Amino acid sequence: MNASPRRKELTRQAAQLFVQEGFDRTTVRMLAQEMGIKSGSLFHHFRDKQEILAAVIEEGTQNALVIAHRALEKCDNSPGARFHAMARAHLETLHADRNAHVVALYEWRRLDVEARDHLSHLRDAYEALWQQVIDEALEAGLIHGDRFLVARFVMGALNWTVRWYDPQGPRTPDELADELLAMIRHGSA
Amino acid sequence: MNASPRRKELTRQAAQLFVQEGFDRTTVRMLAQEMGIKSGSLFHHFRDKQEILAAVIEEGTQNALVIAHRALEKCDNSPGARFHAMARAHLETLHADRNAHVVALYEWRRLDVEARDHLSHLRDAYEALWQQVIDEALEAGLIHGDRFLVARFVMGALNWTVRWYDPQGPRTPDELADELLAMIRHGSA
DNA sequence: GTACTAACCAAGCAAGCGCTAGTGTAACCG
DNA sequence: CGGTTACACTAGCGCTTGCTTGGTTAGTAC
Repeated sequence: MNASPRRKELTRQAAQLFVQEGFDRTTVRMLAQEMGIKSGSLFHHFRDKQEILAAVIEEGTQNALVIAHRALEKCDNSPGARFHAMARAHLETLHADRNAHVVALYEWRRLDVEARDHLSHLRDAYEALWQQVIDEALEAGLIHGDRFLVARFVMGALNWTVRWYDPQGPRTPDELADELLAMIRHGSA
Repeated sequence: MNASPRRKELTRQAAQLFVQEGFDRTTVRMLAQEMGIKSGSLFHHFRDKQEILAAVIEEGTQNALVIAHRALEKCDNSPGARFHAMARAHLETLHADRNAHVVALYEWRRLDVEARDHLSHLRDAYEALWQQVIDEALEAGLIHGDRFLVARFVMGALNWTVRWYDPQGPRTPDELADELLAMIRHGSA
């Protein structure tokens, strides 16, 4: 709804706490303290606690969508390059916007029905982009398998990285994308 | 600790609720009602609410470990067959013991330090089994890549199935394991 | 100066929370 | 028979929760 800069900053801080504590264990008093205001003032910016969660997830998903589109525009037109660009963009977003994505993955079920309905459209758009890239790779013979299953296996492998991937570590998102593609590629298209 | 059959049944019912509502939103009163007793009586079987969570996760992980071992004993000795058996066992456990595993994946962070410490040993044992099977497949040239990354990508792809896989649907765990292996296999060992 | 608004605060309400204390009862053991 | 154990109950304590209310302050508009 509202997109004031103040609200965006508050949303970013909320994401941090949601990751640390989980949504249910994060109290409005904790949120307020992190934001440097009192708990009552919080409800001037958000209707209720759930709306903060929805704002966090919306931010993250929208960013991921934008970054993925941009990556696809910039890269080569070959199916391999496009797959690689998507995987790399996915991992980079997971790094840059980590808090929001962890929240999206772990706290999705805490959203009320309306918010979930609204946000699932965003998520569907993102997954459709992936499905398209994977279809191209399948058609070119770069990878093999059922289009539905391959898409889900790949997204699973990538999303699981939030559990173990350390962006400070020795491996860059680019290298990780290389390895993933190498693992599943059959042809050399 | 205790492993009375009564406690096991209560644990199973708790898992159901934890999946539906999430750990934090499941109150001891809800748990008691589901179990057909009053909330006070619950603390005769479990020291506190956290211990119920730990019991749920322990059950599920222990089962997974047993089933995986059994599957490896029964199958052929080829790396491909062993990989397939592990993947299939993983998916079957996820089906048979779904509640416990969903809880383990989503509510791990709600465990207190001691429980987490105890249970992570169980989980490590399970993951070590996977690492071994994957190492064999790599050595045989069946699949390619970094052993560490391949293991994590594969486990990610499999664990992600709790989000979309419907055991009532047309695909069996066996077929899914086939597809996963087909997707990543290079050689024909 | 007056009017309006965005941002915040102090105080607290009603409800719900995990958990405890003390008691009752039926089943088994010597 | 008395004693112990397993399991359940009633009642409620002390605390925290999300959220509301009514009011204050600073900045901007005309």
